[in-house]
Amino acid sequence: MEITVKTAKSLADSSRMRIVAALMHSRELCVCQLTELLSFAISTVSRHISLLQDAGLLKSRKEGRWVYYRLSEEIPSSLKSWLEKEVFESSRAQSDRRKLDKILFKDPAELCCNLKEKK
Amino acid sequence: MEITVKTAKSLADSSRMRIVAALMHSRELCVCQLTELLSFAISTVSRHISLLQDAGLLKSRKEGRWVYYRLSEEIPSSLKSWLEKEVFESSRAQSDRRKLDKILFKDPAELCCNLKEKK
DNA sequence: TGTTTATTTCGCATAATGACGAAGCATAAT
DNA sequence: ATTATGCTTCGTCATTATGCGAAATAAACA
Repeated sequence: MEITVKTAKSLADSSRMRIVAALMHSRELCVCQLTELLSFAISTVSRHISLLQDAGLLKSRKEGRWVYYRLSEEIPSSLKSWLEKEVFESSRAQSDRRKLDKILFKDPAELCCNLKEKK
Repeated sequence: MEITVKTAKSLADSSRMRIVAALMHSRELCVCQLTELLSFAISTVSRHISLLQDAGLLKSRKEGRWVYYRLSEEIPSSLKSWLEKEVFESSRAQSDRRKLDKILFKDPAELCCNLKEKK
């Protein structure tokens, strides 16, 4: 039951729910892409990601200097169904998906470079 | 999505998860029965219950001076499946179920009276 | 080798949450 | 009518969570 609570805790935040929703739409994303989507500090997004990973919802793959995150294959199917249904019906998730498509259109390298210059 | 986060938030606490688990086992329970199960102050338990109700997970029925709570019939089936599976596999929930059976064996009126005398 | 780049970790400020007892409310019993 | 009971609401305090920038890592590149 404590694991279940931990899972719920990891989903009990807008930003983290948006990350999960984004990964349902895009399979694999790096930290800078998710940062661009959420418009928070990179450190904040990274923190959210590790929380989700710690709860077992995310897995990572390192490629060069990028770390790509995806939903874990071990998420219980019932939980996944619930999240898919909820996210599908959400207008917030819908606009995030549009934003994501634009982000994915850009070169990830350029995207990450731009992040620092913006500040 | 915000509703989904609210649901997750309502489940992101041990006591509240235990309340949900208890109501999966016992259908209907009053505040004093849940208080006996959780061993927290009545006000604390009441607060947890209203949070769950506010998130749409619980419904109530007033009978005399008792208020009975049950799981809402409108909980998405996928969410319910997930919770049922998780709770079923939990040893904490298992021992709670045993404790609940003892609580249900007692007269609820007596139980509630006893609560105050204990302190 | 030294530098740039993507990400993580740390320390701090502020906000949200959880627990409690006291006070308030509504219903039932006397 | 008054009291007792089950529950809720309120104010307070301690703990936890969230956000940030700065410093630390780790891997590519010059």
